Amino acid sequence: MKSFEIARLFEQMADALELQGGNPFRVRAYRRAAQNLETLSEDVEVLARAGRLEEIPGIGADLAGKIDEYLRTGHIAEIETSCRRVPRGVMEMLAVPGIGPKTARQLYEREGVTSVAQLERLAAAGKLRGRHGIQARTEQNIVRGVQLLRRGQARMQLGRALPLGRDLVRALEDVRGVKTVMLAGSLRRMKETVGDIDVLAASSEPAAIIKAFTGLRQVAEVLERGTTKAAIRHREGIQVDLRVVDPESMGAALAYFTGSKQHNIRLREMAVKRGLKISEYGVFRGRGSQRIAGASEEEVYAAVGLPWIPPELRENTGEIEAAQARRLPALVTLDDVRGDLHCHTDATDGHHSIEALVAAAASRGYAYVAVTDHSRATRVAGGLDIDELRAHVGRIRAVARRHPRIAVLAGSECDILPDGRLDYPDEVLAELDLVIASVHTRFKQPKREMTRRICTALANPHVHILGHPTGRLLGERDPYALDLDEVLRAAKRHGKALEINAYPDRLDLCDTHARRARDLGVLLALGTDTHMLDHLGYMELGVATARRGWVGASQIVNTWPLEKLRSWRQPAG
DNA sequence: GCCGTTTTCGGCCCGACTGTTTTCAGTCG
Repeated sequence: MKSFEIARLFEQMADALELQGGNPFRVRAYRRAAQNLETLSEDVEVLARAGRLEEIPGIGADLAGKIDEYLRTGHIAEIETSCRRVPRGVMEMLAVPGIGPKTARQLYEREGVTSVAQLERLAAAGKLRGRHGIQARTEQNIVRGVQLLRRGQARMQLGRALPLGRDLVRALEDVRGVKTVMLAGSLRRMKETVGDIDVLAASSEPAAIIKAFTGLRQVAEVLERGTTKAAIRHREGIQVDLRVVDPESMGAALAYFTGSKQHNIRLREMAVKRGLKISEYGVFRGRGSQRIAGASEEEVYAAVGLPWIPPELRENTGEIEAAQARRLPALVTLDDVRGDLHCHTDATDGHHSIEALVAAAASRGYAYVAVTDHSRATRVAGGLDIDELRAHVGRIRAVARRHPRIAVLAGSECDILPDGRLDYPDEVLAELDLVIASVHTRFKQPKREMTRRICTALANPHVHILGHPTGRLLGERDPYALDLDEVLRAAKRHGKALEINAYPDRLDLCDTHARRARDLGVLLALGTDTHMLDHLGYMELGVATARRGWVGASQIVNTWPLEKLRSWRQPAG
C-alpha cells in the first residue's frame, strides 16, 4: 500500500520539523495530508497517473510533487534530508507519553539524549532534575511513560473495547446526580481498533461522578484526576478518559469528544466563518458568551448549517461536503440485517450444533441463516470431504424442517485452491444453497497470481460470495498482496458479493475498502464467521464497518428479503 | 504547506490538566 508508506513519511517529516522548531502550521499540513492518505479509498498510484493528486484534501502542489517523487524514485529527498538532522532515537522519544517536541528537543540539544533507553536511564537515576523545568515528579512520569510504551501501546480491537466501554457506562449510570452517560471518541465512531475509551457524562455534580469513576473496581491505576476530567488505566490495560459536563452542554461535548479531531477542526472553522465559536461547552456568538446551541448534537450541526452527521462518518473524508450538499448516504443499520450468511458448526471447527445455531439465529429475529462449514482443503479446521458434506447437508435440511419460521441455507465456506479452482467440483457446489469462496492457504502468492486466483473463483457460476477478501488479521497478519480494484471489477462483472467479515480480528473488507466497493457499485454480504453462538452478536461490528464505508442497505445482499436473495443466488438463464 | 461565500496573502480550533511556575508552557485530545 503505497499511500500508507507515503503517509508514514509525511508523519516522520512532521515529527522532524516539530523537533527542529519548524512552522507549526506546516507541521499540521503534513499530519493532515498523512491522515488523508491513510483513509484514501482509491489507489494513490492511479490518482497520480491521472494527475488528480491535488483532489485529495490537504494535498497541494508541493505535496503532490513529493508523492510523485516517491512513486517515481521510492524516496523523497527533502524529507530524508530533514529527518537526517535529528537522530532516530530522538524522534522515537516523541512516542513516550508526556514527552512532546519541546521537551525532546531540549533533552537532545542540552543534555545530548539520543535514545529512549538513555532517557529512561537518566530519569531513573534522577539526573534530569533541576534542568529545563524538570523535577522528580517529571522524572517518575518519564520512567512510567517508557514502561507504558514498552508494554505496547497496541490499540485494542473494537470488538474487545466495546463491551468494556459499555460495562463502564452501566456502572456510571447508577451514580447519583448523573443524567446521561455515553461512549464517545473512536469507540463511538466504531473504528476497527481504538487507542483509548472515551466516556462522557452529563451531571450537575461532577465531583461525585469523578470520585465514583476513579474508585470503580475496573480501575488498575488513576492517571489524572481533575474537577471535570479524569483518566484511568483499566484492568484490561486500556486507558479510559472520563469527561463530565453540564447537561445543557451535552450535545456540544458529545460532538467535541466524539471527534474525529479533523472533523472537529472543520466544524470549528465553519463556525469561525459565521462569527461563531464552537467548544465542548456549546456554540457561542461572537467573542461574547452568548450561547446559541449545545444541548444536542443536532443543534451544534444546525448552527453551522449542517444536518446531523452519523459518528461513523466523522473522519473528514468528504462527509462535511456531503452534508452541505444534503447528500449524506442513508447508512445500513443492524435492524436492516435479515440473516447471517457465514456460520460454522461442530461439523468442522464450530462449537455448537446445527440445531443450536438455527435456534439462536431464529431468536435474533433473523429470516434466514446460512450454515457454511469448511471444505476439505482446510484440514486444520476439520474441513468436510464430499461424502461428509452431503451427509451434513442432509442434517441441515432435517433441522430446517423443524424450524419453519427461519429459512436455513445449506452452504459451504469453500477453499479457493492456489490455481483459482474451488475445493469441491461444480456438481457438488450445485447442490448447495450458498457458496462462500475463501482463501485459506498460500497467502504469500505474488500479487498477480493471487489476483488471478481470486478473479477465477469469482467467475465460477456456483460461487456467490468472496469470504474475508484480503485475509488480514488485525495486529497479526497483513492482507495478502492483491489488486483489490481488479477483484472489485470482477465481482461487479459477475454479480458476486464481497464479504464484510464481522469477526473482530478480521473486519475484512475494512471500512475504506467497503467504501471503494460502494463507489464501484459492488454487492456486499455481512457474515459473522460465527464459531460460538455468542459470535452472532458480532454482526454489529460488520454493520459498523459498512457504515464507516458509507454503505446503504440496498447494496448488502443479506438485508434483502429471502425471495430476492434466492433469485440473486440462482440468476435466470 | 494548504486554502478561499470577507482573502491568491494571511490566516490556520479550543480547552483541561500537569508540573512547574507564581502567571505559564507543554502536552494531550
